Amino acid sequence: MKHLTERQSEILQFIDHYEGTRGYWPSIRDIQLRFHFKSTNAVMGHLRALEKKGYIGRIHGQARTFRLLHRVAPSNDEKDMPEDAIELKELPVYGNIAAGYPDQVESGGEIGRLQVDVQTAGFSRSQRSFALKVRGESMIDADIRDGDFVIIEQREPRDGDIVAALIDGETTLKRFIQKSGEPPYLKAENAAFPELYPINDLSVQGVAKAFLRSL
Amino acid sequence: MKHLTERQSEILQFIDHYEGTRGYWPSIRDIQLRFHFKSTNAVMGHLRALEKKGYIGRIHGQARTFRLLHRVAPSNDEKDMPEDAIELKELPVYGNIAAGYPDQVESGGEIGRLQVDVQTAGFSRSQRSFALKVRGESMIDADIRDGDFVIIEQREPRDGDIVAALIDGETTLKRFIQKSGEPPYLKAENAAFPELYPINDLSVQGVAKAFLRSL
DNA sequence: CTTGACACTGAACGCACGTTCATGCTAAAC
DNA sequence: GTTTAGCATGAACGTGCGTTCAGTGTCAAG
Repeated sequence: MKHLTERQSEILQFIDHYEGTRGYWPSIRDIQLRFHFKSTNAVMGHLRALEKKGYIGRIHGQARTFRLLHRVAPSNDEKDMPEDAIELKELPVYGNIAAGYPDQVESGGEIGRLQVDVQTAGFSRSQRSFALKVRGESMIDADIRDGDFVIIEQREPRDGDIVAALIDGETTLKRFIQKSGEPPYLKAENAAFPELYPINDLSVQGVAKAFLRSL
Repeated sequence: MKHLTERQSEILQFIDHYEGTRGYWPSIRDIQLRFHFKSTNAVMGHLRALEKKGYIGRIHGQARTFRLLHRVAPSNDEKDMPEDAIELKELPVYGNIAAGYPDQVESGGEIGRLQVDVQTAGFSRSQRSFALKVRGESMIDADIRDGDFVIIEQREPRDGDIVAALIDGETTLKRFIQKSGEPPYLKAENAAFPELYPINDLSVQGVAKAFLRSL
């Protein structure tokens, strides 16, 4: 693959990140603004280069119609990534969500971005949701392990759901139990730690829909 | 959630699907064209309705900047989907990939579409990849179970990779073993079935990068 | 010294695209 | 009967946005 210049790689990353956080592609003027260019033509030059080198595709003459054709040059902190460490799309990963909800959280809570692999699709963002990196073994009996990513959706829990709850300023994964007529409570899914938590004044941040484990 | 009319639901589905296959959102005239409206204003009406009912969001005045806020009305074949069966984006799921590779496969091989949950993101389509629904317990020792979705990326396997391979016309998941100097072979990850497969003339269709299990 | 990449300014041009105004039809709600 | 939602046509209007033309400057290769 042809090498990108510093600037080109910055532009590419911006495009990717913009779509990753907003859900639609930037316009040329959006890019111009971000880099404080005084002319849109500065952007055009870089886009032409990125296109010629095969990193992006576009529908010419039509607004906000990018395609990322090649893996996005990773911001190489790790130097020796094997030529094929690719995945597909970013979603914000929180190690912890202290006070509130992730949309109110400054990006300090974000410990990285999970990339999920898909063939052809763009994601819709139907629902407020996010990924959470699991620490510890509290859900081991549900087969969720340290290092897995749990995909959380913000909605009201129902009996039997696995939820992300805020306990003592830390977000933890617990099973939500609510038998009819009784007050709900939370329960760790680990035979070694049979803790129970009253549901009072601890906020449930969302319900786990799925988890994803890298191989 | 407010109910959508037939037409509104069609529009919503089109928007979702358009983004799902193209990677960017449709313009109002794109929608107009699809439904053979003679006026763009027909679209506007439906968009206003969808917006008012909370299904979509947009940046007004800016092209192709949709957001799907709520679950997309599922094309209800199953009638009684619980009100909240949401995830986020389609990627093709193959139950089996007979002869070749998924891009050469007619859509008959596609048994559904996996939806993956992401906060805000669109996916890049950096790499040929797809999801495969796991049948059977052949990878149980790697903790991959019947019903899980494995995300496959098309690339050359290396020693220790879990690969999707074509054996007897069926795609199966196996561990790829290649010790230096020796010919490579495949191995099931289930103590009960310690089968070995020679790598000769059976095609490896891709390497498993991750798996996803719905909760 | 020239050539050619790379990076950028500045000013237009013109279509794509979102938006609005005006109009008309049907069916359900009050 | 009058109103309101839904669905649609038809004709503009205005601007977001991609694109082009022309020109400036640096720096390394030849």
